[in-house]
Amino acid sequence: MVVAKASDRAYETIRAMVLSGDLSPGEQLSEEALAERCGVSRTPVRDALRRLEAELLVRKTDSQRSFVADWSLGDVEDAFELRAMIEGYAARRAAERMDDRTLEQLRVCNSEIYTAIRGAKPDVSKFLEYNKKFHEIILDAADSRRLSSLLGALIEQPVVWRTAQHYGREAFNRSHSEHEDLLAAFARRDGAWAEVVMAGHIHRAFHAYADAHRGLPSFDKDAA
Amino acid sequence: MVVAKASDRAYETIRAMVLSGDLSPGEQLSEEALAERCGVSRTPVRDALRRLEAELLVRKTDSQRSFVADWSLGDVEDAFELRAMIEGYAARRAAERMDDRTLEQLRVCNSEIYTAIRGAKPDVSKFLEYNKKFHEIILDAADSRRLSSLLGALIEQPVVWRTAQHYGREAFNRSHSEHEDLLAAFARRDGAWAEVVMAGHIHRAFHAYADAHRGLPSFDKDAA
DNA sequence: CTTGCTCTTATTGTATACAATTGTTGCGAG
DNA sequence: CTCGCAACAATTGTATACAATAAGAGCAAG
Repeated sequence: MVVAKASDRAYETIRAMVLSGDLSPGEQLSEEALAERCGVSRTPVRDALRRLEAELLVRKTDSQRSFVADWSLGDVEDAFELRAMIEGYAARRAAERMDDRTLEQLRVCNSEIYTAIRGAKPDVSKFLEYNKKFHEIILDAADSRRLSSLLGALIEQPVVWRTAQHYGREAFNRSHSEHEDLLAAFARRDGAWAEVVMAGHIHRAFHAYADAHRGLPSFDKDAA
Repeated sequence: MVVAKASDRAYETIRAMVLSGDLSPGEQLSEEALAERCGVSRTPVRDALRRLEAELLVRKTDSQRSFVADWSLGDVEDAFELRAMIEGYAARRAAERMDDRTLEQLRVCNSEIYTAIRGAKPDVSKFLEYNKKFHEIILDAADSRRLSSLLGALIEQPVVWRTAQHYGREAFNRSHSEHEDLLAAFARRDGAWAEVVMAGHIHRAFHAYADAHRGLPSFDKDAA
């Protein structure tokens, strides 16, 4: 075996191309063309496309042709609001089920975030990595397969990924400090607190995104 | 071609077998065996299994073998709570976007529900049909693809289907009357009201399910 | 021109063969 | 007896060929 299954490779490859913008929104995706680019046959590509469709990174027309999904600002806001709701719920559950070991993991994780952003030039990719990990630990602690499954369709949209690229120092600090609030709520097993902090955290992230998008025309070549 | 694509047929067939209990929870699903039972090849079966997995009716082990998902009461409660949250949000959006034509459709729909349950012997399948339609109209009015996509994974679990089988007259009446409340909220375009009514509606449905499944509310051996 | 049609072409859907992986069974050594 | 391991069986993963379908192009009639 090389490294992973062909279908995983196809999934990762196509996903990366979508997220990086290598494939532009609205562009048609031909299974055969993708198969060639991924170096696998159409079968695993079909598999990958189905997964990506479930994550709404790819959408299919009535006649089953695949396209890269394109999101309006309204769609994005909608997605963030759903995420705020669902991830808030996850935080509540996590708080109610929190144990000391998990709490410690979260603390370590947020420390890493701090070291990533405190320097003169924030390490964005390290921030993203540990931010992701932080949220994953919480999701895991919420202990609901259904929740994990639903959130999979909401987190890591193209949009979420790019948002942090526009963060200023203050936005990074805010993010870190909101995480500290979450830790406090978890430490006290206060589900209601954790829920509202998390919801606020996500809402703030949306506005960071929205501001960046409106303020930086170069971000998108055909931004109105 | 017979009526639909083979993969749809496989999906419907397997899904029906899972929902009807023809395939018991925890049972292993072999692609080949299913292919034979559905009269198609493994390819569309794989497709169908992936869809069912996304709906969490089927789960896969670490080594990719498929099994019929089995849900604990806690899992079910979790699913209902998520549904309450998300469908509540849908109701809010729907209320904010409601137009008179849609409102009229909902009224007609709830009238049909009334005629289905007012007789001596309630017509359960008609109730289910129009109840489903009622909720679908609302979801549609909420006008969010992401929302529709998420709810797809939550509604029509085995559990939801069977719940109404245990409804008594009062439960049917309650359901109908909660729908009337929703109509009132929609008529006034009151999103906040619609949201809480819908959330309560779903929560009540969960307790109807839970009571029916436990048999007797507090004296059942399994309840402990 | 535009409309509507057919023929062509691009794309997806399905079946099947085979490869890779995982689970299982039975045998032998300790 | 049971533990480990090897051969086998069952199952899933991938490639490929072909069938079915939908999009597009070209052409003819109005």
